[in-house]
Amino acid sequence: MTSTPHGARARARNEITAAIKEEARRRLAEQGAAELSLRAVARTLGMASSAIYRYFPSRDDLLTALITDAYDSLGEAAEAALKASAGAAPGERWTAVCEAVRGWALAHPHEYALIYGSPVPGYAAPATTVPAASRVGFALIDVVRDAHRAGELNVPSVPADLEAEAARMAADFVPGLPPAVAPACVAVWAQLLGLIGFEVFGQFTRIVEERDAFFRHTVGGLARTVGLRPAGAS
Amino acid sequence: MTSTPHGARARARNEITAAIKEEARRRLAEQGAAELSLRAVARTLGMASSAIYRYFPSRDDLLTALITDAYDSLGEAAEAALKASAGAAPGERWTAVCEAVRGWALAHPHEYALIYGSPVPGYAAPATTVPAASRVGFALIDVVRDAHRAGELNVPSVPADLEAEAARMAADFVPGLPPAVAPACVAVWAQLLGLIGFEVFGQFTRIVEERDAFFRHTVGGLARTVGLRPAGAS
DNA sequence: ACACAAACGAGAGCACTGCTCTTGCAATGC
DNA sequence: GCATTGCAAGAGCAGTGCTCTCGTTTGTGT
Repeated sequence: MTSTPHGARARARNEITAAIKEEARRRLAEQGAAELSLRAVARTLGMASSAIYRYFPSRDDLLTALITDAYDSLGEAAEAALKASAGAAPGERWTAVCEAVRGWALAHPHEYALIYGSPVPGYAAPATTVPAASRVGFALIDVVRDAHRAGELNVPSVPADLEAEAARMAADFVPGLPPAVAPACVAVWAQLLGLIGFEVFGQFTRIVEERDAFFRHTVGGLARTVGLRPAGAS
Repeated sequence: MTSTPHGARARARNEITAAIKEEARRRLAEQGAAELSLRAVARTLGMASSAIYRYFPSRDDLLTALITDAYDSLGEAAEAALKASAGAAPGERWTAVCEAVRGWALAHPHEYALIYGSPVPGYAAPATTVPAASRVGFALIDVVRDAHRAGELNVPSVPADLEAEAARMAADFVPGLPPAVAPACVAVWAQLLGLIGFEVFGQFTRIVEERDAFFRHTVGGLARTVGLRPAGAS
């Protein structure tokens, strides 16, 4: 399969597929998903628009590929912050990961809109995007698990009507942690992305000015919600 | 009809404008903003597509009108819950307003996507939408102010690098409340809408099953963040 | 009462989109 | 060598937002 005559075609195909994705990503980053036109990327690639359909059966499939890439790129940023902060106090790691996610979102607003904004077409989140999408959440959970191992986790309480749900959540995503933290993790995950989304989408215009300090402070509150001692707390 | 010479045209114009908005809103609710086509609404209204431009100078202007309406509709839902819960404990009112917002979002997912999802076109949030957009936030703040008047507000602390910002925020949106609660209010506002957005946009699929109980519990945590005693807390 | 101006509706048309189908060419497999 | 397959290009369809023009209707100032 390496130097077989069959491989030449395959390699060319991979290269062209990558070139299409790259150009599409460039346009996405500049103008947003709504303005992404198959014909335009075909034009700048010097190929007929119909040729693109050999590589992506439809525009939505191209978008799905970009979605997966965006999830992965964001997940990598979060995991990088996780690694870079290894050994630090859980509270510090928490804000490090959160700020990495925020930094990525501010640097790639259109990609962020693609994955956490409104589902663009008839909205479809194919199952293939799930693993890439969960990386951010797992990075956050890693911090919590870290704190739990160190005995520094303040396990929250959970109402009776959520106990079963918490147990299921814990079994699915948070193995090795007390079930009671699972709902808090999920809630904080959604709240963090909501907070970042508001900033990226301009909802904070004329409302929040000191964005950095505001984010740091708010993220500290989120840490407390999952049972962590926030960074810099006495 | 000839009673008011000047009013005949104006009234017809208002009626047609309303009919266009109504039909557009219907299509928006069914298919989403991306699929909203000017020509299609013109067709079902029995008029030429070019005639629509006498009433809305562009598709984006129609969308802007729908955005304002959606903000108002959501704001009304929140304010209705506020009124209906008058006299109840602040914690109860808090979850009442939050659940009203969530209920509206789940009932009008496309409208919700329009106002809190990714900015669709080249994204424009004209200043005219601001008052409508702030109604939800003010409904939440009203609950906090209510608690403060009753002396039941647990004023949070604010780090030194946010004190000036908190004072500015308080002067702008939260008059009569201690400045320290302002950042918490803004943060919780963003977090609440983020939480709802995750549910509406399907991010909770296969993750949260008991949505009602989960939301109730999470919203209780948000209440605590702004200094309220959550509903049903001892 | 009449003329003038403004508002209006309809149609044609432009540039653009996603997507399909057919045709011709080149590389691959027997 | 020959048949099969993968690929690229072009034409074409249906649809979009938007503009322009051309009559017609409606309201108003004199």
